[in-house]
Amino acid sequence: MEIANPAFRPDPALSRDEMEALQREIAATATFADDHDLAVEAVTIDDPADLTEGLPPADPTAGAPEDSHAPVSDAPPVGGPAVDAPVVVGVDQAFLTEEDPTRAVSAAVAIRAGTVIEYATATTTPSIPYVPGLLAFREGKPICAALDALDADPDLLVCDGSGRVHYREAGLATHVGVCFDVPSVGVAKRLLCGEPDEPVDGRPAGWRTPIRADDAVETAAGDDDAGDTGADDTGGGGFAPVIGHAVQSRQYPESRRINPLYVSPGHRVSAETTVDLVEALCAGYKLPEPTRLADAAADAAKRDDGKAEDA
DNA sequence: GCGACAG
DNA sequence: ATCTTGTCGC
Repeated sequence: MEIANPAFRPDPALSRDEMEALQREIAATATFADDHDLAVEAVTIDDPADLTEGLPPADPTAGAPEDSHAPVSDAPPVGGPAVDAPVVVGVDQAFLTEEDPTRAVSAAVAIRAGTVIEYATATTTPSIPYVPGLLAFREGKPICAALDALDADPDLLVCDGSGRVHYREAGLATHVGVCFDVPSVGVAKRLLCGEPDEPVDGRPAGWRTPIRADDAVETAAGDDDAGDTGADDTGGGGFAPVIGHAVQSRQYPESRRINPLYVSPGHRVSAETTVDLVEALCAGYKLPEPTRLADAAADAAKRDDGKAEDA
């Protein structure tokens, strides 16, 4: 796929102030409201992928209306949409530490109708360390490289990390979503900032609660949210804006407890729709399928071509 | 100074 | 993110 806003590409060479300035620009450009054609039912994945025997094979024709009849070859439909099911792309990274230079492997996995249709990976050498709030500048470049190598063009990106739940409302998912101008959501295993409406411990599967901006979050002035009730900036009795949700995607009946997922809008998706989409993409595991597959793909690539080329 | 901090 | 064995429980 091709990048839409090259100027927003996360450049690790920028100074910290420049990085933060770019993030404010990203946040101002981002849309935290629904601007897509995604139907929750259309992206729902019922059966989890079996990762015990390696990565599921990619089937480029999966999901195409004619894939149950036509051979794998020529005659791509002319003039009309080749497929109808939306393409969801999961992105994740794995690192090879203890190597001369630490290497990072980024993987992008495209899924359509619950089946993997394409894998793309990129191996790079991180130039800056991880800094809370600046993750996109460490991982964004490799992720963009993997997405550049992807033939399919996504209807939705699922990133590992936050989106709007970020100090400047410009987390990794938002940054990547704006760069490619593709609807995106962020799925994090831990909360960076913001405050849950209710305590999150020991909740049953299906439970969710809003995450609202707190003192650590610079709320954008021009808030384009559609679902906000009342004022949130005029020092008054308004509620802080909802920037994401904590959602219990999986839980054990008893014994040990699983922590919730922290999901937030990346770009062109509302906070409410983000939770619905992520829940629909979960098929029994804590993490959504696109993320599980991207994680497995990155690990596989780390073992194989991890020692090979650089991008 | 203290606490908090995606991957 | 990564380094790692066993272990508790359905």
